[in-house]
Amino acid sequence: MTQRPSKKTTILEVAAEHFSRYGYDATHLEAIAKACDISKPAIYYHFRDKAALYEAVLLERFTALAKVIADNTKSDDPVENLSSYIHTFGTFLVETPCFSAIFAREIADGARSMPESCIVELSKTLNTLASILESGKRQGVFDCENPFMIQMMIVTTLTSYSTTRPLREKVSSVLAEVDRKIDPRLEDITDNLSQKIIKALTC
Amino acid sequence: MTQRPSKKTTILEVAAEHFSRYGYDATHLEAIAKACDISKPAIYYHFRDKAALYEAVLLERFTALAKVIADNTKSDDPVENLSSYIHTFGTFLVETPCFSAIFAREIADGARSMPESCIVELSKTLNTLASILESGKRQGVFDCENPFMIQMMIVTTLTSYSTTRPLREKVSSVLAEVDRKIDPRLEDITDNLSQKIIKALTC
DNA sequence: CTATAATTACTTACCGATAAGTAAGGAGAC
DNA sequence: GTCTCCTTACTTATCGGTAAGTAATTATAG
Repeated sequence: MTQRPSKKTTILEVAAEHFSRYGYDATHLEAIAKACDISKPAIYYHFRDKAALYEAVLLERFTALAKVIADNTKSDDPVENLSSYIHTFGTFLVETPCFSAIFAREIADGARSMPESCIVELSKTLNTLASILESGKRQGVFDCENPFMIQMMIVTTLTSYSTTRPLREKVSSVLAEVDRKIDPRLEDITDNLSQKIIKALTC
Repeated sequence: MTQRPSKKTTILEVAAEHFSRYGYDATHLEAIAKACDISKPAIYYHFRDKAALYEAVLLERFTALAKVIADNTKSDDPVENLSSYIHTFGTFLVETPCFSAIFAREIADGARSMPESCIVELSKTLNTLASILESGKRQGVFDCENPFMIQMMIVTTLTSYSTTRPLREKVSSVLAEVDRKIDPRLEDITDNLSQKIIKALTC
């Protein structure tokens, strides 16, 4: 028997959709409440304020991300680990659709208002990547790289590809010349990106 | 004799700073007015409303970007053109500091509220890149690529690197292990990215 | 076993701050 | 005088947050 999700879980899920779609400021608690079929103060029963709700949504996802990344990069081969890092991230985005836009918005914002707890989780994933690059360098397969830059290449290419679906449609309707070929899925872009980055990094 | 900029120009410049730093919703016209040392309705004299001011800021920059990109990719060599495309974009970001965050925020938003006029300018730059890749394919130096994906790799890596300065500081203070090497300048990242993308694309 | 107390999980009704936008008028250039 | 470019003073809507109350469940005392 499948248990019905608790109200708190529902709020978190719906809030993620709204923060993803509209951003922090344009997300209205009243709208979340309506979508959950509860009253606005019911949200305040479960969460101290809007910022706390946002932090809960964020932390849940960053924690899960750090975990799957750590779990899937345990090989001894740096190239395999790097490939797995990228694929794991791509898969996470596919399975956690709201995360792309939330993350992309945070990056655009310089993560100025990102809670410390999330910074810690994010640092873990960066640390994982830095270790992979470092071991690759020791084994002579990679040159010395700036982990943050590589992280940005991976993370922003995939999150942005995920958020720009509406943009791609608009652009391709403007560009009649450019053939409107079928829009690749994020999974395919992930695989493509993985190959490109490995080609670019291996010496 | 250097002419003092008009009030309208000042508003546009200050507005760009605010939209860049705070995003559309958290940008307050009262704050812009104060920074310009004028009253809020003075803004309404020059611009119909907040959305029109934002559109003016956006269009100014997207138009300038499309122009410099077009002007600097006129070689016959696709590799040279691609390198120049990336370097021109990087230089534009350095010289137009507010643009990175504004662009990154729009991408995170899926450019849902981006005015048609800006979509057109943005499409031009994408078209330029598509032509470069196409001519490279014809000349047998590039494989068949998805222009939008390559565009995302270039644009988001550089804009995000530019916006994430505060994040990089926070992260490196969390990660005591990872050596806190000097933070590369955007110019260096641009050059690095150009080399990587060319290596990844040339067959 | 039941009466009562306490806790959980909400509701309705409201407040106050804020920020977009407007009405009306004034100073100075030509 | 009138046009441009602005000011002060205001209206209005929205939205985060709160106060106060309530139904349903659970724990506890006698």
